[in-house]
Amino acid sequence: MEIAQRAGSGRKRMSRAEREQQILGIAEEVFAERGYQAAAMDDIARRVGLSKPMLYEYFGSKEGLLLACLERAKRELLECTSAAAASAESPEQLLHDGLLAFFRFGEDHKQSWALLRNESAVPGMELDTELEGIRRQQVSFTSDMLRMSLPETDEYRMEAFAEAIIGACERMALWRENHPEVTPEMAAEHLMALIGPSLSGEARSFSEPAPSEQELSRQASSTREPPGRTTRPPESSSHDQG
Amino acid sequence: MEIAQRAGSGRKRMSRAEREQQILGIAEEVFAERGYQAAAMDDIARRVGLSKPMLYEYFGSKEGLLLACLERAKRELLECTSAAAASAESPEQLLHDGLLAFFRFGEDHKQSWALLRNESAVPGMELDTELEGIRRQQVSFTSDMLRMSLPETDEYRMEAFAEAIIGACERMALWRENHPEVTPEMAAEHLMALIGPSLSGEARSFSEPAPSEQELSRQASSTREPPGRTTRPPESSSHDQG
DNA sequence: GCAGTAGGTTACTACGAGTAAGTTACTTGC
DNA sequence: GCAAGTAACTTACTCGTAGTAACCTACTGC
Repeated sequence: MEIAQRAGSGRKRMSRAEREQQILGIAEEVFAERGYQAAAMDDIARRVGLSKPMLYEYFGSKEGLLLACLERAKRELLECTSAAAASAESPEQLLHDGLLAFFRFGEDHKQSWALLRNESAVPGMELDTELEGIRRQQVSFTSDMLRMSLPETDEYRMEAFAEAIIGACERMALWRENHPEVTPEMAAEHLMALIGPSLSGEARSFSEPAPSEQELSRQASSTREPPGRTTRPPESSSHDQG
Repeated sequence: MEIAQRAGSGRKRMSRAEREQQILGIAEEVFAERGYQAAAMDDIARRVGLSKPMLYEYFGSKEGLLLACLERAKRELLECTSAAAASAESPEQLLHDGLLAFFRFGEDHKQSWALLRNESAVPGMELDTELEGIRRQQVSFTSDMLRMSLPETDEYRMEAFAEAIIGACERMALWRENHPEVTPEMAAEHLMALIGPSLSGEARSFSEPAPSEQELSRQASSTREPPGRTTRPPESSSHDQG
């Protein structure tokens, strides 16, 4: 019955750090393949070859375990996208490379992507916060790119663009899963075709930008956060993959 | 203890159709305010003033109940968007009105929107199918619009555009929830500013429309003509604030 | 070899989805 | 009016899973 109990009772008792990594790996697997809800802690424990209370010892709760998995996936995603963008030479190229990296991420990190993709609407406030944090990471990343393309554009519009682009990315990544013949390159190209034109000088609007709109933005800007949270370099920290 | 047992035993025993509607209304409420997972069938039953097995009698399962709620919300959304689009006079206007209607939907049908927004990634294959169906509804709706703006565009690209736009819409609708000062009109305008230029005759690509995808990403030289040659001198926004 | 403790287990509780079998009140035929 | 029939409804369960209490064990240093 024991799964990870290979060759007698030899394989037991690891150090905390070791176990943590092992559990994370297996949990990622289980969450990715069965989904958060359907994944049972008992099942994860069994696959690890450990008893359930240990999972709680290490991660506090089911949500905590998922959270730890997501943290890893999030770091990977950020690394991929910022690495890709690092070598770009023009703002358009930058955006394109970022998009491309995003679409490639889904193929190169299937498991992490499955996590980010499927567990994006799990209940739990902390989880919501984390997921939203991941999106904000992508949004601010995108904002940074946009700021280069559209230096004179109103901050509000820039943020709106960034949000819209992230949303478009997510949706297209999902769409691609039903169309395997659409390569990451093609997806990125499509998206660039859609948003590129508006980033090349012509960012105003399809109609004239209503003056009342900008005024409204400024009037109600009390709740806005200062734009200092953005430009951080890619955190090239140690990559502890178990 | 009984909540809906007003004035003795008078208020009991309704016809199937009546109860169904009553249950649907309350379930929508509960799902919207607590989320699918956190919503307990016992709770819904209690609020209806009925015992749990009746819910199963009427809707088969928790998922079935949510499904019925979503069906309603979906119909509402389609009605709103298509009604809005009906009065448009140009393709751009059509798209704009559709977007606007979408953003307004979130305000005018808070409960339905909360359902569609939050329950979009619940497990369960049938649910997934339904949710995907709702999106496909929006996608095909958008495709139809695009077909008018971009009659010569490749079908694949059109679909990609539609998916991207739907994704952008969803994300921006979420974003708007943290920025109440952004009106539906402003949201629609931002989005039009982002995607409008590419719909105005210039739909090819930000690079040349290359046959092979590897080269696309390379030659990022944008040989584009300024957009705006299409059929829309002024923008007489005849929509007022909802 | 014995104390201390990190690492681990068994055996529970709590709670919520779903169900079997029984009960009540309204309708219909006489 | 009153039995029979049935649609609406209830009580009282089963079962699965998140989370926990309390106890056990093998390795450490001395």
